[in-house]
Amino acid sequence: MRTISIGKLAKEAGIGVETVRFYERKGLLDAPNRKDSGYRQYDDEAVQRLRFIRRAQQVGFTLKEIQDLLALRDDPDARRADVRDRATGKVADIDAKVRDLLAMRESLVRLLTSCDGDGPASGCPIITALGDKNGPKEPGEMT
Amino acid sequence: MRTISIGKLAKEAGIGVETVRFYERKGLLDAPNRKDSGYRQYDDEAVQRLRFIRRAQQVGFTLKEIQDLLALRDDPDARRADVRDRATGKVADIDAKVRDLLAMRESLVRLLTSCDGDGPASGCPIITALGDKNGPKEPGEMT
DNA sequence: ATTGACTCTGTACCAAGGTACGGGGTGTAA
DNA sequence: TTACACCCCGTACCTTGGTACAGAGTCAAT
Repeated sequence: MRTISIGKLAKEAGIGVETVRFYERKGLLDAPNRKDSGYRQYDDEAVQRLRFIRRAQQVGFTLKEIQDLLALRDDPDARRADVRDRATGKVADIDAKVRDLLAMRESLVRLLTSCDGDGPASGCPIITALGDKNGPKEPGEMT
Repeated sequence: MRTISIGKLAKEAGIGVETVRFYERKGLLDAPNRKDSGYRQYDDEAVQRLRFIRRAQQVGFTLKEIQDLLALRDDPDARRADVRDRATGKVADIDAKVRDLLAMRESLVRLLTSCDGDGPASGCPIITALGDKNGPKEPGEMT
């Protein structure tokens, strides 16, 4: 089995050397064997593990959550339902964030429609609405 | 004109005392007059300003951007079009974030449909897809 | 043998938006 | 006057995911 240096590992995983050491400190990557010189020696497992981390990040998991996922992967007693739960929870997280963002967007668009862009900024409806006691969200609208 | 202490100001604006001082350090809030004792003295202007900051945060502006908005508000040469530009830019930022989140969501849902939840986690399609060389996004699907 | 690229450790730093704390002084009301 | 809440300043700390040194040692090719 080939062994590779941290530099090669980083290159194959598409991340930086410092990041590999950072993941080791964080416990996402096991401390590898060392050569007599103290140089870290990795195998292809480590490449896979780093790729896993990268993919999981891409779908929205935090490093802490990824640590859990890796633990599930490596735990013979863990059930697939556990993995599913993480994924469905993450979908819920994403949905919540999207809802928040869309609410912000709504407010902003409403503000934009109130300002034609002419005149000094000081009297701009956007500015005055933000400074308003009741905020930019048309207050007593639902009474 | 009434003057209020930092504690009253914070309470009226719905934030913490430490946060008020933090905003002052950051340049979002002018350094106020002081009593002989060194105590900060605020007026209602400051309450309005803090409320502005809070509203602007709610619609997604960062503190740095809010600083710019406040500068526009207080600059007699600034045009409403400048304010509009910030708001439309922020809408674009939000749209980009939403797109990213929805792409993640898509990937996750695709993974979820591939796993029925039975069996050990080690062979879970979600896990294996994340560890896959090609990532969780069905690679050669669009050839 | 020497050069240049690589690796080691430990620590500090970045963004963003605060929060907490220590050791002091002040304001006010009973 | 004594108690207690409030305020001062400076600094450190928190989260998340890294990045950037410095100073030393190592590896591989020429």
